[in-house]
Amino acid sequence: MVLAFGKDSATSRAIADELKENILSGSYKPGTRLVQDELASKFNASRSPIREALRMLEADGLVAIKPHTGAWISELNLEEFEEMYQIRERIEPLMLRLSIPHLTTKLIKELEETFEKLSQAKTVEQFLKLDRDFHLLTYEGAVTTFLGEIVQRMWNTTQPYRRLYSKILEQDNFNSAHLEHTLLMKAIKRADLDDAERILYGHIRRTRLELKNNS
Amino acid sequence: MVLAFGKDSATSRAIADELKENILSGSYKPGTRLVQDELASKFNASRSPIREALRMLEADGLVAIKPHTGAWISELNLEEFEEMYQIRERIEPLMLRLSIPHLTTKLIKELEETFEKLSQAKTVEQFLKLDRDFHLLTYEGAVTTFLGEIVQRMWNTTQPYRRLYSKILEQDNFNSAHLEHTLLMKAIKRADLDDAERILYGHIRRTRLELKNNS
DNA sequence: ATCCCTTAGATTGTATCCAATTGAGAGGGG
DNA sequence: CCCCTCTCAATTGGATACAATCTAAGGGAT
Repeated sequence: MVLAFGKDSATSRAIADELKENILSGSYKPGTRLVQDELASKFNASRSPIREALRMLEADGLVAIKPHTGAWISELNLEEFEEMYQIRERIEPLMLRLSIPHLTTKLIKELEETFEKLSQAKTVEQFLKLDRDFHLLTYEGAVTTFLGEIVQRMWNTTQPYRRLYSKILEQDNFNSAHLEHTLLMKAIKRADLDDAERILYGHIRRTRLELKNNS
Repeated sequence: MVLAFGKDSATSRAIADELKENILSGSYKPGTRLVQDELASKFNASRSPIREALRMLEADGLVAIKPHTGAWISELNLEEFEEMYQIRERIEPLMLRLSIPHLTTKLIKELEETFEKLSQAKTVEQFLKLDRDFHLLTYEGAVTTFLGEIVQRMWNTTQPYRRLYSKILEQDNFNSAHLEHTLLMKAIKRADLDDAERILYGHIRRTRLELKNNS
């Protein structure tokens, strides 16, 4: 077996993780067809674990499987992208609320560093990465069973599109984002749950609306 | 093959659906171990489709798979149950908002009939079924790609527990529920999105808190 | 008696073989 | 010229065979 994987994970899990990486990083573009035999030889495995891996990715929303036909990397249209943002608007403030009370000083320090870097991001590429890091860090304190999964899935499946759609967004979007991030950072530091929730809600909502209005 | 299934679905999908039915109806209780060989002979199939079915159910949150060890029907503790309710509080009002504008008169009629039956429900068993029917009907107008999936999953995985935890709830819960359902019904009929959202939010939230306070 | 190590059985994970389905293209009829 | 049908290659789905892993029971040493 070629892959290095932790003791607990089976090959199928390892393959799923590897594929996920490839999809999220953009190596595989949305719409690409995934042929089981090709994947099998690529990963030096048989088709059995490949098929299970595809099922897992289907569960994550990363690939779509049509019976007897094949598997493709999921594509999102603008409407679906917006739907994801609507869901995020509602659940991420909750995630944040559950997180803030459990943020350690170490995490807050890390968060501030990320915030600083994000403030000085020059390229879109940098911004996208740091923005993701920043927001997911703010959720790090939350101990959840399902919510974290859902949030992660939202970020994952929208990932290849944030880059794409970021061209739609006006320059002003990044300015507004910076101001909102600043406010969010302050609210988190004083552990103001209601305010943090409201700011985050507005942050996601505004992005969604700008997307809608400029496309 | 024993199962009757639509032309498009593969056996694995059919098995997954059948198993899901069994779990949701309570035939299989949470914590039950699922042995692949047993399922295979029960469904007159080999283990291949069984394994894929289990992966799908894992995705639905209905079973938990531990590598090299086995699959069990998911168990929820009270905390996880509450987390689900917290998520529901946030996303179901959105689902409702997206649904109401597209509710046809036919759907509203059906909704009113269900509401009537629900008002006269005598046993807990009746109440649980009609309550589910009622709420899911209110969402019927929403055309979504992901949100509907998530909502359905929430209802599915909490299903075996609603029965269980309903004993915790005071008699007053059912009275309050009735009043809230009445208000919700009215708000839907006059297409008052904000009010409908608020009522539903309160409805779910109150149930969660009663659960917490009485256990 | 208790702890640890070994070992056997059961069960899951993977590979391979065969069957079923799809979809594209060739060929014939309208 | 279009469309319908039939056939065939490619690919997925399912069954079976084999390997890897976990769990629990039993034996030996301390």
